Amino acid sequence: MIQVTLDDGTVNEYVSGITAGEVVIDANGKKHGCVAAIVNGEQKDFSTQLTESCEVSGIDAFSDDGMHILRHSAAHLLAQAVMELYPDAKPTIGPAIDRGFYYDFAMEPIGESDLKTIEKKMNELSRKNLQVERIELTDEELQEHFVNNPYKLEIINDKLEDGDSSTIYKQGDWYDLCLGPHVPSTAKLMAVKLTSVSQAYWRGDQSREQLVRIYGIVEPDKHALKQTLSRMEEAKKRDHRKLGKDLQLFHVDEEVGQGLILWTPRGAVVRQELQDFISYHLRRQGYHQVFTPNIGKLDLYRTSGHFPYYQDSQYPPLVEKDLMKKLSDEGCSCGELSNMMKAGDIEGYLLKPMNCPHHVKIYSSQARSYRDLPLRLAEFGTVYRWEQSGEISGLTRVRGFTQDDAHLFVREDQIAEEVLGCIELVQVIFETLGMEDYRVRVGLRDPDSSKYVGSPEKWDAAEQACRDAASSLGVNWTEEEGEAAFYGPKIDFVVKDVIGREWQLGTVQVDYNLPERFGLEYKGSDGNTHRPVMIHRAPFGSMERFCGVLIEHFAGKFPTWLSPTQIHILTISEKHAQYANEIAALLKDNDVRVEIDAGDDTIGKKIRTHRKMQPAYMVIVGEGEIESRTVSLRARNGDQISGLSLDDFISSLKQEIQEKTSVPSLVPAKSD
RNA sequence: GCCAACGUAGCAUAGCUGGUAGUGCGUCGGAUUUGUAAUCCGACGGUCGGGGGUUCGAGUCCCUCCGUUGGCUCCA
Repeated sequence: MIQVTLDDGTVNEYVSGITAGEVVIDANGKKHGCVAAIVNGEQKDFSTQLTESCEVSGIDAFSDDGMHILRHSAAHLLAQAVMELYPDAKPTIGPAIDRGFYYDFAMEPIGESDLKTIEKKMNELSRKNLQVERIELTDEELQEHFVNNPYKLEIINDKLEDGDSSTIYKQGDWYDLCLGPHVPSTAKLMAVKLTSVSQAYWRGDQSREQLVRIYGIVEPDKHALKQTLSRMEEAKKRDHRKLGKDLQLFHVDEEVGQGLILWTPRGAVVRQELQDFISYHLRRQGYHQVFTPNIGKLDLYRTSGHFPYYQDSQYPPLVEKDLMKKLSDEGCSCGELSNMMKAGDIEGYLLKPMNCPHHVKIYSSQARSYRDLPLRLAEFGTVYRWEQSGEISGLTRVRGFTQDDAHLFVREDQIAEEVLGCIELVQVIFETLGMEDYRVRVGLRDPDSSKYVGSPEKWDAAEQACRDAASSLGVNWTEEEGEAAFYGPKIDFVVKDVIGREWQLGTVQVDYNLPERFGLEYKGSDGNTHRPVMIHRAPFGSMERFCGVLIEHFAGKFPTWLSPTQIHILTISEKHAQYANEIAALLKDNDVRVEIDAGDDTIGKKIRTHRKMQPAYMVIVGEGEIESRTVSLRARNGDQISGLSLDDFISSLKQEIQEKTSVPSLVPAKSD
């Protein structure tokens, strides 16, 4: 007999050899909803035999660990189904991922339409209730089992070196190399859905074989699957690319260029309001606004190191036309031209890929003393980067974007405080926008790497400054080794939007490198010359990206202060146009963005039409309103109040805009 | 950049195995003058992403380029 301690603390006696699964059933009943067990802190299959006294608890399918196991097992089921349908395919790897699972196969390309067939097969295999068996093999046996699959053999060979145990999991006739644990039976995998098919490289290496990757999601039951699918639908409705079109916020035109955003009037309002808001806080924090041009000489970027290092992701340099003609007359080839540029033999201009060199030059345009520091130079600077064509998407990955950029030139003893200031700015803006769920990642150097510039002491101090800043704010933060830039540690901001998706926005980076490269100096209080440290910060990344995130966060229903049009005035009939115009004029005088519809549609039709543009409020006026000099106000959710006096309306609206209330609230919620 | 799928009027879509384009919304015109999620009638609008090919004939098949989407890789 053995003693088994359950997770509620009770101790039961069982015969030796009982399985973990049997214990879980005994403890939680048959409908336990678990997919595996934890034995003495380790995840184990239900089939694991217990021969010594131990602690056992079940892993609930809905828990993080449970979902991981479920996903991993679903990947196996997917592979089994694919192998039945495409016997020539060779399975490679199939892990669980955050939102589901995938499996990579070496096989002829398939299309989305094939997914349904595979899914059907998976359902069929699931219904067969195949037991999932764990089998331990010797290394030789393992090699034999996968003799026809070079990918698995490669993994096995790597594994053997690591000395991992050699196990396979078998369900029906099919088996796969895996450490487990897995669900006890394919019956646990009845709620699966294949979502997409795409391509991946073997081991993520572009130079190696292309594989077919099939993605899917799985849930513990059909109900949960339905919920997840509807959440995905919701996310799709919020897609800023779709809303950007529907709400006429921005446009990308093939003839202008991929990834180059045209901000249309309504979107420009959102961007401008946001920029004004950020600028206001920058001024309060002692930043100085600067403007710099969109291009700079190549040599500038040679000095900064960016031109040679990031050459592949820059627009090609501009060469002066006389020089170009001369080189062309001499029969200079493109390759030669490129080499001469690299070597610095000819000069040209670069569309600026970042703002720092220009700001550095503003710093060094004057002699600086310690009294000048910190010097904070801010610019909404537009930069251009040659992103890979396949990466470009909506507002989040573009080739021209405007950073909410600033560079702080500081003394070493000021680093901590200035980093803190950067984070405070982010905090106030996130709070105003109702994005209070965010976290901070502190990127530290990899202690085993030698790629970093600057002395270890400076690094220690800078890293500590970043940690201190992060921890002083009471937000979640994590440290990540090896995530620092080569010139200094950094802090990244990651926000969670209202439907739980995370977005990486901007960063704060401490930089010892650039001041060195440009030979920046200041005169210290000791009379000696010192080198400043730079802090790069673009806490929201880019205006494009940030607006994109906001569009999705608000699902296009912007707070009143950000709404492209704040008020739409609708008349009951054309007879009321004059009153509508009067109100509009009044609102415009008060700096409110307003639109009028005094056309001959019915009021129902007008509401329907204008709803699509998501104004913060609709104002409806007819005979009654004209007589009493009031308005009827309609919120986005359909709630309404009538008889609101013009004065009250305008003053409370102004207040809401001024306070940047994150949810329009002039119309009280219906109380019934 | 790589792989797959896709690309029909401003938007959303129909068009099976090839026989020279439909529909809804929007727009415009007319009628209507309306009280909180679609009033009626009519008209305009497409060389079916660009170019090339196969064919008597291509939106539909093939090639190529451009773009979009989903991934991979990359991201100062």
